[in-house]
Amino acid sequence: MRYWLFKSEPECFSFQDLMAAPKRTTGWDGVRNYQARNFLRDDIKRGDKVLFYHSNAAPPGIAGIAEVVEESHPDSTAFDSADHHFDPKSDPKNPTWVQVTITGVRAIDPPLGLPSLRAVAELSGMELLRKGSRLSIQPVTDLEWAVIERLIL
DNA sequence: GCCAACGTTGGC
DNA sequence: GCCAACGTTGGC
Repeated sequence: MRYWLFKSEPECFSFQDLMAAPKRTTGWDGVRNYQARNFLRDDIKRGDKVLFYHSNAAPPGIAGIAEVVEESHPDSTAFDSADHHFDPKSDPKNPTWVQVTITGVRAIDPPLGLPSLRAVAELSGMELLRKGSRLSIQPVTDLEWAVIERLIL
């Protein structure tokens, strides 16, 4: 079992939206970055745990814990010309973009804010905290996860 | 709203 | 293959 961090702008889709969704579940679609896609396609497995991060929020931070319930499958929004994430270059017979399905486990309220994360020496290597980091799907190490679990007790 | 950092595109 | 221009991300 591995750990991950997924970013979402709460204005677009918040952790609370996930908890309010049918079966507390959503397809993590709309990812249009190859590095993030490769994690979704190749590495993220059923049962993996996810930190749900709110970007472009005040303050930005980790707002909940989720879990992967379905592994990689085609991202249908890429085939829908009316969808904001439509990609005419993605062939339905050989999809470029994939999604996984996650379910909400529990909220972190108030969220664990960026300043709190930056204050912890053991987290200084986190991809999230790297200057200029934009990757929307990130691996989280066992140690980082353990430290964060301790912070939200 | 600002702007630095980043990924993608396309001309050459 | 190079790289400038562009659009996007995301903290502040």
